[in-house]
Amino acid sequence: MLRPCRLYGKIMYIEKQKSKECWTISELAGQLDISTRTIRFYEEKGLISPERTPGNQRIYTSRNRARLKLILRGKRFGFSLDEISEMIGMANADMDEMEQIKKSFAFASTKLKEIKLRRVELDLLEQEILSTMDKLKKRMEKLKKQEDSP
Amino acid sequence: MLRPCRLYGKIMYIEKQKSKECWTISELAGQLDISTRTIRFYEEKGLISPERTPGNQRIYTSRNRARLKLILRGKRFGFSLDEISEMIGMANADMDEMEQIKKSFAFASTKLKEIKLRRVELDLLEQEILSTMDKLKKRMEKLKKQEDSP
DNA sequence: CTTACAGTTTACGTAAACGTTAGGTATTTA
DNA sequence: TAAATACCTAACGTTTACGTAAACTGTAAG
Repeated sequence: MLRPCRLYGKIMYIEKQKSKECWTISELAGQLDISTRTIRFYEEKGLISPERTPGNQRIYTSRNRARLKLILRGKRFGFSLDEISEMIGMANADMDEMEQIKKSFAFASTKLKEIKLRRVELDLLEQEILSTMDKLKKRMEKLKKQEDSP
Repeated sequence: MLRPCRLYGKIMYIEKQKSKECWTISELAGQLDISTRTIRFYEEKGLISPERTPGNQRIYTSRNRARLKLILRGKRFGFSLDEISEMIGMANADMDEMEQIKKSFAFASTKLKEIKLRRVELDLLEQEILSTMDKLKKRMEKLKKQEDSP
């Protein structure tokens, strides 16, 4: 049931399947270009829960890493950590499972609608930037002409 | 050169072209579903600069409104107000115009690249949510079966 | 004209999302 | 085994993006 995973030169034992690779907190932080404090903070908020070594240090599996990536993705779209927490289905404990699932389901489908709107907005934003660039270009050409033949 | 625009029952005079319609701060806040404080805050940061009535009250034209919408759109994609300020080309004063334009142009094109990445990420996020919904659905069906024939 | 409501500035308050520092423990390396 | 890192918790600090309250002014309605 347990498989080895090298860490700090020793062999650690964690759950099967997750055992291909694991990382320390600073390794992961380096990979994802965030601070270790950020990762610990997400753990405080209940967004991730990595295993620990016998010496109490955090070990992150590829599953943990995937979840972190998902969180960062959410953030890049302006979702708050609380929202992301709900999206992952972390929230609403103390409910019977059926109710919990229904609520998560409803939440997910409103988020899907939001995502469709975001697509449209992303297009608008792109057009906005393109038109700004166009104006800049024209202004630049005008300035160059003035320079060449004053 | 000046055209009338009704506001507070009186006729105000503001620049041509912008004169189709104008709103007070609370009207605009209502339309965009944000607080008046938020609008004033964006003005403090230099993101918008509405005209004033002779009595010093702010009047917003459709151009102002469009800019506000753009700001809110940027926010929804997780851009900070400072970034948005740059995107609008509000920043980098105290530079000669040519340099200013070049900088804005460069900034805009990096943002365009970012937008392309965002599209991919948006798709990933959608897939993630869809797969979560799928899991929820399956779990729900399993629970229902147990309920029907225990 | 006055009453009531909206708008103005100024300034302090606050929640979210971390940064930073202190004091202590684990792990790695010389 | 000692010294140098890396990690841990706990707590306070900081920045961003506003909220809120005070004290005053402009505008609309009776």
